[in-house]
Amino acid sequence: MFLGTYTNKIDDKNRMAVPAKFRDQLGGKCMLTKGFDECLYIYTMEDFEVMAAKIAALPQSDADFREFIRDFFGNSELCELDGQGRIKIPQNLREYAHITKDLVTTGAMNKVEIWSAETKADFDLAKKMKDSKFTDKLREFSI
Amino acid sequence: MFLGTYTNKIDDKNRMAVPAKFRDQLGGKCMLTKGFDECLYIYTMEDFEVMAAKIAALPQSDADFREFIRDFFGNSELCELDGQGRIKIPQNLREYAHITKDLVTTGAMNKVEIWSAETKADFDLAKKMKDSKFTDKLREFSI
DNA sequence: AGATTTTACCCCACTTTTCCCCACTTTTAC
DNA sequence: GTAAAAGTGGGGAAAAGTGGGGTAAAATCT
Repeated sequence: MFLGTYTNKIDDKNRMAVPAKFRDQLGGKCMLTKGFDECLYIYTMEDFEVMAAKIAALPQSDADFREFIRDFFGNSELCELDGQGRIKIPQNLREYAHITKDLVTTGAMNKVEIWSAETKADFDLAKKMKDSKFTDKLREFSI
Repeated sequence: MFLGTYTNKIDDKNRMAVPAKFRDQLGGKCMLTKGFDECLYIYTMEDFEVMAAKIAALPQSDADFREFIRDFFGNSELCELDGQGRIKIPQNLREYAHITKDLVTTGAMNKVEIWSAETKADFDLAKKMKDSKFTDKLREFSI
């Protein structure tokens, strides 16, 4: 289970250090994908396989499915951690997540989220604005 | 499994470098075909054989099938990678995909898609317009 | 058929990117 | 406070991407 929030930087070679706490669970490599809300996800190989198998089974005859398959696999990358526990983030994913320098990396149960620090700050601010609504929703689920 | 998105160029001799990550899976040669959505597909020899067998088995008595068979095989090409890992893209396929100079090559599970950069940009823009539908779909398959 | 032009393909050269490795700084643990 | 681990930066070799020359094969023309 991935837990906790970390701040880190991407360097000029587009490498990001995976927080040390997450490395053992990933076992030297991971799948980096496009996530919701303009952030990126890191999945374990196993979890990715499960998703990929479901998605690959969609009918190619449907244009929306084709787009979806293209978007999903085209924005997924197998990343091997280097000697220092870093992964390289490819251009298309950096652009999607507005990644330039400062990052926030946060564990989210079965995946790790990677945010541009700025995007995350904006997002958190926006969340505050609608916080009462959010609390109401939690109440529904008795949390 | 083909993954990731790459940008590349076609040169004056109509050659395109196949992204290095895809070469091992193709093993020196591949089948280049006309894809959906005004892009081209690269299949492994094995996957192409399977498809070709299915398509060849369609009843010739049906005019629509005859046309499809003609179109499919007429726009398929066996491509051998040269010493630098490039394939030559024939004229009919270049025209179909509006290929002139800049390309986007994207892995889509069992095939590789080759797009003219301009066509892909237009396509992606159109996709953004209907993004909510798309996001819902992703949500279905996310874990 | 022979000559000429075009196309294909092998090879070499240059530029850019990637990746491995080492070094330094900062944080964590004891 | 000291040692170890984590995070960050960068040099340099290797690989990937790109362009182009030269020769052989194919197509076209006369």
